[in-house]
Order: sequence, then structure tokens, then C-alpha cells
Amino acid sequence: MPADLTTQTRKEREFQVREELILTHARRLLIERGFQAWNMEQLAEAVEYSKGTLYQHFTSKEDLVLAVATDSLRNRADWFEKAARFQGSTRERSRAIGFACCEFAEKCPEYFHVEMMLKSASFWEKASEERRQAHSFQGARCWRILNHIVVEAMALNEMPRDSFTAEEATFALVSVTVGSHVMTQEPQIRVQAGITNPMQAVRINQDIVCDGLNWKPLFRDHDYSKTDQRIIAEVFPEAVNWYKA
Amino acid sequence: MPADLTTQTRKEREFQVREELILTHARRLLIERGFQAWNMEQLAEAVEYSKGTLYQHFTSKEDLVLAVATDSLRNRADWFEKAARFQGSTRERSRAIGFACCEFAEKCPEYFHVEMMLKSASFWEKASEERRQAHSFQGARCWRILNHIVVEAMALNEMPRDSFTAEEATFALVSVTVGSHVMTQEPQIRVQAGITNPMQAVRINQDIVCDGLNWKPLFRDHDYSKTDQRIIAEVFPEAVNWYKA
DNA sequence: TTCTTTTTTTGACCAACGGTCAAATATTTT
DNA sequence: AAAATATTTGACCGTTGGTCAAAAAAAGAA
Repeated sequence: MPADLTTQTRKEREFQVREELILTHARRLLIERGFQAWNMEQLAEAVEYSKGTLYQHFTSKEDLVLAVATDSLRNRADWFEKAARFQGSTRERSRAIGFACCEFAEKCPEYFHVEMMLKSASFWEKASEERRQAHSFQGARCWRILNHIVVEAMALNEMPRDSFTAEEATFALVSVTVGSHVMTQEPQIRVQAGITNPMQAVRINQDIVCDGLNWKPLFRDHDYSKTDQRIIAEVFPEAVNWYKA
Repeated sequence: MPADLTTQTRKEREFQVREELILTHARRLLIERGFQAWNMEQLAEAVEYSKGTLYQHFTSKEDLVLAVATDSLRNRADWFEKAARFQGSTRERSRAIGFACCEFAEKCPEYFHVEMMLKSASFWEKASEERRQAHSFQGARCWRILNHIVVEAMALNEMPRDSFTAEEATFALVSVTVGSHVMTQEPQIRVQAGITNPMQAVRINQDIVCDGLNWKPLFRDHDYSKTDQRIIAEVFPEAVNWYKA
């Protein structure tokens, strides 16, 4: 998020440009090698600064990686917002968010890897309070956008109110999405489940959960292929490579 | 799995006893502190052997931790088997497996933590081929048990065959379960979703997916509380602490 | 029992890496 | 041009996973 350039001094701007340079290279290393298989020395070399300079921006390797993840998460929230504005029924809009999730997984493949590490307390503890808050903030944005659609669906009686609360419904969608992404990463599961297109597998599971929530119109009663094409055309004008009709 | 004691020499038996001692202490450290916050030296001290001896059993710290995880996973598969033998409809039996998952999460809290680490290639690579295979084997057992019930449900027309394949249905259940466990670990999500009982949240999500798969009798049409009590009484005779009616 | 051989255990040692900070370098001010 | 301030650097440190030659223990031979 480029803060307003007018109130910044040249120094501050240079500092920010360098931070983005570091983040870019760190993301590349994360994608290419994961977390362990590179060190701060190598990153310093890549950005053509010394190790000490890196530590002027980040308190630890974990802090840096969390910053990369938060950057990605901000993108996801932005995509969520755009998807939520899709013109259609509440279920169609939640579907657009499902697409945003897949697009996110495709464009920010390092994210889920970092997300897994975030579950371990020791990782989280090594990051700075500032970055932890930034990450929580973007996470909360994503939750709020989806939850808002669920609440609206219940208000419009497109989803029954008596079975589950809006929070339970939102939680179910979030859980199945994360779980599906995690499981599709596992080669063994891919074989056992016969998965050839991971993104499609994720979306099928989202359909199952929405149907389980009785979110009308049900997937099993309704053909969403027209909606899907509109979502791709209107929300993701750039090519979406993972979609198979 | 204690191999047959008769064909083993005394040495071999002692070796095995020591391995179990190491695994026990490693599991305790994993639960108490996670993966990072203890080192091999401390573990060696705890088991009253030297570091070098640990490396006669395990090729690396990761190899050791994978062994702990596989031990737990074997327990889960055993619980799955027991749950699958529950007398009832296919959906009731899948419900019993859902309970087994919760019981597992409660009794082996270190497992999900390790499972997350297994997603990173570098971790997996540091473990020995032998232990990787053992882990895959137990994972496959769990899959097979659940998948078998799904196949049977379709054969008995308790779940429609035309919407999803048996593998897709199994995958959906596995995904939502893993995802729910992962998400309930996250304090922020707990607050946002208003979760007070994580295990109940997991089971709700399983109900939603089963309903989405149109697995009869549907949760929304049927009261499963009697079934739940039977499952607890018959499959988990020891106290189940997390269940709230 | 005593000496020799084999097996097992040990902990000093190594390399790798995240992180620090005094010194060097660059920039700004006077 | 010199002094003052700010920034960058990389040698250095502590920790830790992992190794291996030497020590200790066990087994075997006499």
C-alpha cells in the first residue's frame, strides 16, 4: 500500500521502494524454494544490500515472511471486494468469491505455505506486533466481506436462518476452502481422490457446502455455468487459467 | 506396533523399548513446546541418553517428529476402523468417524501441528524414505475406511450417485474436517466465528457437507442426538470430554 | 577369571544460519 | 571544507542439527 507520496520525504520514499524490492525477492525465493532453503545472506545478495540493511526493515526472517504473506492477503481481500460487487444473487456473489480464492491460490502460491507456518506459535511470536496486526486486519477484511453476503442471504431468505447462524455458515465456507486447498497440495490425496484439476476440486467442495447450507438456488437444481462465465468475464478480465467448464 | 517378540533378540527388544521412550518424550515436547522450542540435546537429556544415540534411531529431527506423527496417525486409523464397525446406517457410521476425528484431535493435539509442517517439502525431504512410507500407509488406511462407507452409501442409494463421485464425496469430507480443525486453531477466527467449542464447530461442518452431499437421512430432517449418544457409549466408552449435546 | 574382539554409547567438534553492532561509508549541515 | 549526522556494512556471536573418533560396555575366547 503506497502511502501518500506527497507527505513523504525522498528518504522515506527510497526506504519504501527498497522494502518492496526486498519483499519481491523474498516472495520469489519463497515460491521457488520454500521457507527453509534460502537464508538472509542470499536474500541480501539478491537485493544487492547487506544483511544488516534487511534488519532495518524486518525484525526477523519470520517478520519478513509474514510481511510477504500479508501483502498477498491484501490482494485476496481486494479480490474479495471486487467479487462481492458482482451483480447477482447472494449465492452467485459467494460463488464469485470462491473464484477469487482460486485466483488467489494461483497467483500467490506462496501464501498457503506461509499460512501453514503461521499455525505454529513460535513463528507468530518471532514476528513484530506491527506486522501481526497488519495480517490480522487483512484476514478480518476477508472474513467480513464473505460474512456480509451470508447475512444478506439470510435476510433475503435465500438461506434458511433456523439451521445455522451466519457465523457458522461463514465458518463452514472458510473451513472447506482452506481445507480443500491444503488437501489438494498433498500428492497422495490427489491420487486417492483422482484429482486432476485442484481448483475445480476446491470449487466442488464449496458447492457442496453451500448446498448443505441450503443456499438457494442449489447447485444440484441449477446450472451455474452461465454465472461462471460472467464471473470470469466481469471479475477476472485477465485470463483465468485454472477454470474448466 | 510391537512386532512379534519371540523372533527378536534381547538387543532388538531393548532397542525398540528405547525407541518408544524417545517417541514418548518427543511427543511430550511437541505438545508442550511445538517443534522449534526444544532441541535434540534437551531430548537426549530427557531420555537419559546422548544425542548420538538418538541418531541411531532417527536420521534427523524431522524424521523423529514424522515418526511421532505416524504413531498418532495409526491410532486415528484404528479409531476409524472401530467407528466404521458401528451398527447403523452409512451416514451414522460416517458420523461415528467424525467423532473419531474429534477424539483424535483431542488425544493427539500434536498431530495437526506436525501435519502442517509436512506440507513444506523441506520437512518431508529430511525424513527417511522408510518413515515417509509408513506415514503414507496410515494415511491411506484412513482414506480407505471412509471411502468404503461412501461407496456403500451410494450402493444403498443413501447418497445420490449422479451428483458427485464417491471420491469427490470422500474428498469433501476429508477437506472440511482438516480445514475445520486448522481454522479452529486460529484465535482470530474463533472470535469472529464466535466458536466456544471447537469440536462442535468441526462436527457442524461435517453435517453441512453430508447434507450437501444429500446423504440421507439429512441432518436438517433428522435428530441425531440418540445416534450421538450411542456412538459415545459404544465406540468411545472412555469419557469423551468435548461433546456437548 | 582374564584377555581379546566386537558392539554400543558418548560428547567434543563442525558447519550453517539468524541476528547484532562497532566501524566504515555516505549524506547533510554548518 | 569541515563537522555532524545518518546509513550501510560484514566480521562476529550464539544456537543448533548432525557427525565421528574415541571411550565404554558387552560378548566371546582362553
